[in-house]
Order: sequence, then C-alpha cells, then structure tokens
Amino acid sequence: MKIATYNVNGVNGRLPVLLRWLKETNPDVVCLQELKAPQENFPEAAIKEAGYNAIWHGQKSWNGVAILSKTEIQELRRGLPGDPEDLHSRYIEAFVNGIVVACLYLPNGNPAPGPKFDYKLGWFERLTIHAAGLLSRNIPVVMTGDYNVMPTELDVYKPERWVDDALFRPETRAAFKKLVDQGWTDAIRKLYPDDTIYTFWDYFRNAYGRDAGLRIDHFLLSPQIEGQLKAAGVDKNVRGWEKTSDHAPVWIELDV
DNA sequence: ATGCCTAGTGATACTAGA
Repeated sequence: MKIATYNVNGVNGRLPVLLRWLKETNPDVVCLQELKAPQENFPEAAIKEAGYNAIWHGQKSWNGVAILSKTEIQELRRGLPGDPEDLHSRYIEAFVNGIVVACLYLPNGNPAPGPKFDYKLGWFERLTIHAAGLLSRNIPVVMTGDYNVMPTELDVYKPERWVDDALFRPETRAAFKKLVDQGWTDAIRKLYPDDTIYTFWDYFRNAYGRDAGLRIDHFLLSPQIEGQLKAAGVDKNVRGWEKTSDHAPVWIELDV
C-alpha cells in the first residue's frame, strides 16, 4: 500500500497537477495540506472521478487538510484537541485500510520570535500530547504532513542561513525531536539516513533549479507499522511541472 | 537586511507562505 503526503498550496489552483500526479503514481491513500479553499469549494467531483473518496476540513483563504483514499474512509477527528480557540484547519484523522492516518499542517511560525512562533510551539505541544495518546493504543498509525521543521542540518541546503528561522530554530528542532522520541520512526530517514533529500523548494531565486531545498514534509510511523516499511521517496519531478506547488509529493510503501 | 515568487481576496495592495 502506498501512502502519500502533498502540500498542494491551493487545491483548486493545482487541480490539474494533482490529478496528473494521482494518475501517474496511483497512491492508495493521500494526505493533502494547504487546500486554501472553504469547505464548500473542495473539488470533490474531480477527486471522485479520479477514483478517490475524500474527507476534508476547509477554511477560507488559508490552511485546509484532506485525506483521500481508494477505499472507505472512517473519520476519527478533525481539528487538534487542546485549544478551543484555535480555529485553523490543520488536522484531520481517519481510519483507512486498517491504519490510523493523521494528516497535519503544522504552523509556519515566522516571524520568530513573536506570537506566530508561540502559536507554532503551542500547536507542537498539543500535537505531542495527542500523538502520545495515539501511541498508547498500540495500533498502526501513520502521522504525516507538512511539519514545517527541518529536523537536522542534513535537511537544509544552507543550514547557517536558517538558524533564526521558525522552521529551524533550536526550539522547533527540539520540539520535533521530543515528538519523535516518543517512539515514532521518521520513514525517510530510516531508509536513507545519510542522503540529501528535500521536499520543498522556494519559488524564489530558481531554488528548484539550484536544488536549494528543505525537507519539511515527513512520515512518522508508530512501532506497530514501521516494520512494514518497504520503500519511500519524493516525487521531485512534480516540482518541475507548470503551475506546481512549492512542495513535492512524498510517499511511503507499506507491506500490509 | 530585503526582495525575489505565488495564491487568495476582491478589485489594491495587502496577508501569508517558508
């Protein structure tokens, strides 16, 4: 079974790219982030036509997450618990193919320091609490999406330029490490511990052409599923298509 | 240090992204 995550940066603006990528790579389950569409503007018919069921949590202008699957989707929750005043659509969770799939869009956090960075770290803490609850159930969980964190220097083209950025500050990296250290496996790093692998390239300065990228989209696997990890990768070529997202799709293959 | 690019909103220059 192939599960993918893709920050589409506007699900309607990227619909031709999304549909082409679905057709070419044929994933079983897909987590989408940054829909940038209100609930009623999700392109449900086109997604259905492509062969996928979908659940989504939209929001006007910003954010928005979705889970697509060729099989039945049983929604478990939308919205991250722990703060009733947080109205951003950044988390959706479902039971699919016998696995709990959590799809998340962690806040960017810039400029840092500041209220946006505080929101990021608070969101991270709430995610970590919720993730501990998922682990305590001893079931297969795939927690994936745009974490907006480069976990190590290997994940940034020029680490020295990013040390004060919300995506790479020590507090952010420490929060990611604390989460992973609960017992999660970073799927890409398990299979490729030393390789330079990016999932995002800025629209500025020909970043894709120069391969000046970041690895910020991640798959975290619970102990009950990490043994089934067979392959993982980034569909880097998609970043080179016309009218494409600044992120590339990331995927894992599970032997289930 | 800043803009570079791109999308959304809504009709203009903003915000937001990372």
